[in-house]
Amino acid sequence: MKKQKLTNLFENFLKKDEIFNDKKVLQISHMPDVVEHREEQINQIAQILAPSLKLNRPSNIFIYGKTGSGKTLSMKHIAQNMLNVADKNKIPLKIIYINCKLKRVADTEYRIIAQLGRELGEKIPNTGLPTDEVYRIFFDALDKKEMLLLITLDEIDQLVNKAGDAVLYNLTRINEELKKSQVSIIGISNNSRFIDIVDPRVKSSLSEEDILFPPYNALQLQDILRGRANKAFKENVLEDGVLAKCAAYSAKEHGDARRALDLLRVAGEVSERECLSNVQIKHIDEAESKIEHDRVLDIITTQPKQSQAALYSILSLQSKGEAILTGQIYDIYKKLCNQTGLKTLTQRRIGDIIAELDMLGIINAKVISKGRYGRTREISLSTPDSTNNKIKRILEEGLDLL
DNA sequence: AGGTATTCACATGAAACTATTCTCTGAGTTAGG
DNA sequence: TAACTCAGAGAATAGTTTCATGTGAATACCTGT
Repeated sequence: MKKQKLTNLFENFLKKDEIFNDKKVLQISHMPDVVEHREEQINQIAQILAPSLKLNRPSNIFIYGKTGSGKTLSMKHIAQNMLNVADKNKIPLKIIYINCKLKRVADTEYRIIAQLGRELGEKIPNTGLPTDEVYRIFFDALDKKEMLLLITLDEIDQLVNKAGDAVLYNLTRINEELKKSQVSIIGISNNSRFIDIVDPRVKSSLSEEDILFPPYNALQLQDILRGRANKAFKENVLEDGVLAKCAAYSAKEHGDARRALDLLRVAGEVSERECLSNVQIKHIDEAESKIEHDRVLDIITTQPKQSQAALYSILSLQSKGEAILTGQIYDIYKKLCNQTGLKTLTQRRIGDIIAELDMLGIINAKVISKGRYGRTREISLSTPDSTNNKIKRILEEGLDLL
């Protein structure tokens, strides 16, 4: 009996090929041959960067636009082309791409410079060295031979609000010291306001040129989706209107192409799991809630114990129906710590943890003033009840309750 | 009634501290010549 | 004497704690009518 089931499962698995042709195409990491609807921006950037092929230092560039508007993709596209040309003509051009958001890789001053040094072939330890020393290693490596270096710093805003703008300041000034080589910086950011919070000196040198990536509209999204879907799916798998709906959904959310692609891919996976041979419109709705559901669950399981405990406290208060306040959470949390032997943190810290959970979109927390009765955060859950139960179970497991 | 001052219950900020991970350095030790 | 070992100093970093200051509006308290 069981054996039979298993056989079925595998049989079905083989049939699954009916939908996807090449799922990789729908992944964000996939590089298409052409970047659609970004010709203008790409041209602008290419024109600014072109002098680097003659070893003239191009202006620094600041690129901004909402998530999923093709900034990173366009930049990588350009970089690839430039490197091809440089390679063919033996031009000592180097383009380094660093994503400043990557935790424990490139989110501090030390790590950025260390990463740059490593790209130039130096061996730099993760810790133990003074930051100055790392600067020196990078600098020496750079000036050893003549070259032009383009440093692409993605999510540069994350870097600045975590580690300050000292790195940028140093990097923008490094040309004054270099004898043989030259450096240009390309900063990519999600929010345009970021540039206003940095040191004015950094600001003026970083944004010698500004490029704005506007969000895609629904039609453009549809084009993009169509292009990728043709490769990713088998023929006639997509029901009419699927792409349109996908595009419309994401256009509403500030035209995020990444989201649109995710949506389409997951919709495909959903119908695949149901062993259907086509993707229907309803699958998109399912995909949307599945993505959200998975995202939340994923965040929660990877959250540290203390955050989990805080969240669990919120969940156990939530059933009472009334508004949840920071103080109440802290009370419950303290009891919970006693119960589980977890170290009790200060209220200050728990306050921060609550703010973090809010940032992650797991809960809604807004600061309200209750007049005479103080000021606090009012917290509510942002997930549906069905998910909450699951969350609770996960947390109980994670916290060794029960 | 209308205006001001208080007051609550945290929020928010900054600095300092703790613990961990890692390098570098130099003293002490070992093994071979 | 060269090579090796190992402890201690010094760094970077994440996660906290400690201390200090901020804050929005419901109430308490006046004031003059």
